[in-house]
Amino acid sequence: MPELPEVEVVKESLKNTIINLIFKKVIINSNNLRYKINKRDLNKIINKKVLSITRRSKYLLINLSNKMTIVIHLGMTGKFFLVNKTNQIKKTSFYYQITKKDEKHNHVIFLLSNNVKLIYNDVRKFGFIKIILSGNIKQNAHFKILGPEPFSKNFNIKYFKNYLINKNRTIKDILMDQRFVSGLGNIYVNEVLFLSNIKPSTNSKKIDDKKIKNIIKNTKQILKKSIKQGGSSIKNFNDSNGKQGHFQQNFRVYGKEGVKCHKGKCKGVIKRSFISNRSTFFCSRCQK
DNA sequence: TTCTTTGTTCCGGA
DNA sequence: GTCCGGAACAAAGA
Repeated sequence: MPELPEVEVVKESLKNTIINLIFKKVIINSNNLRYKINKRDLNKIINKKVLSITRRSKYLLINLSNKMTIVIHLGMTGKFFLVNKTNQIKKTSFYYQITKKDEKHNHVIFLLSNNVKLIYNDVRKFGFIKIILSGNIKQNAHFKILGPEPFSKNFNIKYFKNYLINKNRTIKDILMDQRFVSGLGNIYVNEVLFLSNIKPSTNSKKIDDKKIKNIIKNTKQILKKSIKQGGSSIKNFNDSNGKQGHFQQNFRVYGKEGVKCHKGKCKGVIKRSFISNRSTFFCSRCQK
């Protein structure tokens, strides 16, 4: 669920709150996330300072003063809570209230030098936390296969066109492939193809230069817009201050099966199908 | 009980 | 060897 915009929003909120703080203690409540956390590695972060927080694709990177990096992937439902000593977070209407139900899924708790707790919460436990040497990130198995970031200048028409040579897959499958472009998931790919008037099942061989140009433009635009609105809060996505995003209000097709398409004068209806075993939403009229 | 959700990996067939 | 599509896997809620 958290795709590039959501990870970017979490990164920014953590930047504002934990940079220059020191990890004092780590408590593991359950150690069966996607990968088991190596406790010896976890000890290495104790008394180390947070220098910077960055993002690559859907990975969050917390870079520490001892040249180690905490790599976090949020999986489907991973999120961070930042709470003070008394386990309370701000009680304004804009802030999310941690409930008893949430507490059940607080898997890893990082105690910071200002007595604030950084809590990793993950209902489905598909996320993971790994500690690696900062210098090894590029060679790391998770990172070395990643294609360009959608915002980078390397994600351009020439690259796109070249990648499609000899490919015989649906355009949706290609866009979701992290080796091609990194950071997009099912939700944003559905939205990008809708904006681009392209049917998700179109074979990538039939994607001409004009369509490529359109996809690139719409990808950058939609991601940017979502980041600006705090990401999409479906399935309870929040940033680390518990703030919700609002981009889900801009979904035009995702989760909208049976809803009328409002693009221009199109009076089509949003349909749902499966591509690569994923829910796929599109307007059967204006997406050709 | 079954279905749904996601990113990633694996496997069989072409 | 490579490409592609489908299945499997993780866990939990509805």
